[in-house]
Amino acid sequence: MVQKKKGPPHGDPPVEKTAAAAEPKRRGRPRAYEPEVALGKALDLFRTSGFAATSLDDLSAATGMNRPSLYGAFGDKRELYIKSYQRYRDNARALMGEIFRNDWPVRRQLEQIFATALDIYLSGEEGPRGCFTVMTAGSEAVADPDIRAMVQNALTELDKAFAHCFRRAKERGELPEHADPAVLAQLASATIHSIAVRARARVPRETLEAIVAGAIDVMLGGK
Amino acid sequence: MVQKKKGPPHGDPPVEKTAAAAEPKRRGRPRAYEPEVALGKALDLFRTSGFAATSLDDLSAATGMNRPSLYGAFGDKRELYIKSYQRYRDNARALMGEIFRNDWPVRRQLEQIFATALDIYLSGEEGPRGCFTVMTAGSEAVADPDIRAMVQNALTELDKAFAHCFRRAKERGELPEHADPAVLAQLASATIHSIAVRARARVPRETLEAIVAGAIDVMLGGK
DNA sequence: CTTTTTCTGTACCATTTCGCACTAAATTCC
DNA sequence: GGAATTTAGTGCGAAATGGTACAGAAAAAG
Repeated sequence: MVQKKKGPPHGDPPVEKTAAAAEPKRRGRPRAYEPEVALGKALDLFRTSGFAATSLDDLSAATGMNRPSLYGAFGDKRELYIKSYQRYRDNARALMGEIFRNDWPVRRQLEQIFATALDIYLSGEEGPRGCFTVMTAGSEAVADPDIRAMVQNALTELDKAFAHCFRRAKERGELPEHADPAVLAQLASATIHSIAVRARARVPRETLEAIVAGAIDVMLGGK
Repeated sequence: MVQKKKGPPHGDPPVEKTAAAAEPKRRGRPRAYEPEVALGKALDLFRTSGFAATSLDDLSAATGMNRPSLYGAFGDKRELYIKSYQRYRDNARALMGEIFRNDWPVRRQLEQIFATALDIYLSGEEGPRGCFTVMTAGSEAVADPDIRAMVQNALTELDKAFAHCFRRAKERGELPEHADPAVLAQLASATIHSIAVRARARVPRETLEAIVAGAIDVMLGGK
């Protein structure tokens, strides 16, 4: 009856949530793992194999934590999956957001965004892993409302970022008169989705870059 | 030692592979199921839940066949998955191919193609299921070379069909001079991929139709 | 040193999963 | 009718899976 009624701990009793903050003195036995690192490993597994095909044993092996520790730190498998996905999104948002906030000409901005996307999708030691949102989260989205909400959020967030980008470009006269920023944004998103899918099928990077280049040309008003 | 060394039967001892062909007299106990129907049920399950999350028990329940019969008819789980995917592709190819072969103006042809795609992606009693290629097969593509090959094939097949479509349109003068059929084809494919992903996230049909309409406008040369 | 707190790690449980013997049934061929 | 053939259905078994109880180790607090 020592540690009975505690339920799945919600994971942030620590004071700081930023990366390498000075721990303000933990009380009991120190952790043998770093939560941030472990979550990264879990994310890697989920990205390559999806939710159902990733077992707790796999996760345990990859993170170096045994199952009870895993459970204690992140909750059950589904919670761990969701936290992994959140982490993925936070990372992607950080990378993309920085570029979107820059004050560059559209063309360059688009090129950078797509290049970053390719970096994300093509990474992985055992072959490219595509996009978490498009691949594995999309699969779970049908059955799980929470995950579905996150996926919807990810999709619209990207749409909005692109739309903002195109709107500003139009104000600057970088786009033709008849260009509709919202429509162009959805095309840009579609291009993202498409290269995510193709990357997973091991389409080589050069091919994906060619697709991106063509899409940019069309979006910025024909050749 | 009655039926020992037979291995997973490859599934087409019957003579005809077309739908309702007159069976030319089976020899032993008649089947209690129709393979075509059963495969359809299996496809439904795989589409909604993916490979790993669909158990043989689920498949057994849905098809009405017990596991040994399933195994005898289609081989193991992976073979059944692959056969399901083949069937999905055959079906999609039949639906799309008919439209692509028509001799219509591009705009109408594109509208019909995308409408058909939406029908496929949005079908399903318990919510839309998206595209087999994009969703579940894409997930397996990383680990399984055979499935990956099928996915690659599906992707390039769609690209080619769209490219052919745009090439013919250009010859007819339905496209601007500077239009590049190959690039437009990849944009059209990207739009397909995008609505497949969004459909799975339960984006409503009207929104998807709006995306399609916008994409068509851009592809056919601005407004 | 003792208590308290927090984490580790073994071991276990109930369930599910895939696959396959094996027997019983249904049909054709002789 | 009997042999041959093909399927159905029960049921087993070995392995994997998600989850948890529990004892013990490592640290701070008193």
